[in-house]
Amino acid sequence: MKKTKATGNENLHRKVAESIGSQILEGVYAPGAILPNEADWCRIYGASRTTVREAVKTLNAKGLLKSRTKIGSRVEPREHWNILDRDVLAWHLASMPPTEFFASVQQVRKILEPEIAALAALNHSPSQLKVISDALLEMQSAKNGQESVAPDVKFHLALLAAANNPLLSPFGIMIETALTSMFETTSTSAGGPDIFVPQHEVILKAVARGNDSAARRAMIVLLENTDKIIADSSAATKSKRPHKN
Amino acid sequence: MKKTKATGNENLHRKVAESIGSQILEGVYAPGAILPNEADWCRIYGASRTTVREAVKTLNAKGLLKSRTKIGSRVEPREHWNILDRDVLAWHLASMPPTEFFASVQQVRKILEPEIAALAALNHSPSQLKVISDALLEMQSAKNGQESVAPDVKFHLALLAAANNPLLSPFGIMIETALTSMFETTSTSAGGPDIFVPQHEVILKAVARGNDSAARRAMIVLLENTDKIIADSSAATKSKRPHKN
DNA sequence: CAATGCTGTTTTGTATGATAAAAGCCGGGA
DNA sequence: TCCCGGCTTTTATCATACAAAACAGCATTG
Repeated sequence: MKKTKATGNENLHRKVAESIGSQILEGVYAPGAILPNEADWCRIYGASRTTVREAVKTLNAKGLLKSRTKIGSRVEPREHWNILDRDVLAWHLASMPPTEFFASVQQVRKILEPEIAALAALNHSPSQLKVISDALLEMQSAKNGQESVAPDVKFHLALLAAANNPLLSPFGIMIETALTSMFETTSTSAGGPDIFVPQHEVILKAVARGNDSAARRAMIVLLENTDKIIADSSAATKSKRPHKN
Repeated sequence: MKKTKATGNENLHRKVAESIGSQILEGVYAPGAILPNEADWCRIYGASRTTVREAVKTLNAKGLLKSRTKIGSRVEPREHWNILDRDVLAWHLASMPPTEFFASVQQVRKILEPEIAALAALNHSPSQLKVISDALLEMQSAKNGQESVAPDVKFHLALLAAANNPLLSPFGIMIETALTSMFETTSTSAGGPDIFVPQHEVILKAVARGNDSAARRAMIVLLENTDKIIADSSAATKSKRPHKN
């Protein structure tokens, strides 16, 4: 029973960073605003200055803040935020209505993923292709929506990896976050495995035979279907899921 | 009190982070490898543990590392790296032949920027449009290539802002880094202002009148021209610019 | 012999307190 | 009025100490 840690399994400086970061994403501290100084944060969280400073350094590294001597830490303009960072994206998602978030994500996905599928068709290595088809197999053998989320994410990430452009990889986090969280809010909605598993199959086949335009087209179909699911679910849960603040 | 470091105008922990980060991007420490521990870094850089730890936290925040008690700090797989972070991107650029970097960038730009131009045509606000046209004016009045880089960057960033999708903003850093560094390696090449200024004008006009498909097409033309400039310059400087390591 | 549990060691995590340096603020003097 | 130097606030850096996690290896026991 030595596991009596009240605070949980995460580092303290991580939690402080998460708390401050969330507040910034929520708009408690707007861009340009000066944050409380280190001593204040120490009092607020009951943590040492060392810990607070590491948290602040973390937020600096993610582009949310800029600390300067005598001035303090100032919130950077939004364009500087590393929004595709895993943590920042999570805070962002938590700070806005999911439907709005999904709209932004889908807009980006519809731009990128068809081209990613096309690139994957042209550039994939055999082992990368195998990861994609493995993901599809797992998706097919999933018994319910819950189980199919992980393979679904894996499929899209594998496709991204097969595109072989390192500059695109940050989008993996976006896809992962979006698909996972999308499922949580649309789990009971229509358009289940019967529809989207075959659509993934079409993509895989096109990629496998190196047909980029077919891969692109198949991905567009899948994304339009996703749009529809989101629209249905958003209509269904309307005014039933107020934004928790 | 050998406190007389003060080696420059930048923070010490920043420099340490930069040094370690560069080494990771160069492959000195491959994904999965365990880094020297904090005490070692202290000796290497002659810095205190506090400073080293802040640097390591920074790299953690950028997704390059993951630190765990007793294990040490392990380099994360490339997919986790925050490659669109300003610093990481700079280290990445410094660690590879520029032509290879430009190829990756152009591939992404050709996917995204036409759609960004289209979105900008549909979603821009009056003030956002003004920033774009201001950038164009500055570009027109630039006397040489050197002077035209900043307005060029500004033009593309303003377009990105006018697209009004926060999830796309990380690409601003990529565009900025690419255009700036591209100029440095292609400054004397052909296809100067006489060609690309009018091409930017066409984009602006299409955006201004909300014609998304025209904006998209104009951007495609511009990017193809950029491709050509890169190809010329890369042929010209072939084997004259070995990769500095 | 094998499984289990304890103890030691290594490495990061956190706390404390002290000093340094940057940069805005403000008062004094020419 | 303007400029200069000290005052003050805030981050930056240092040094030291102890806590906690997790692996390694030994001992203990069935």
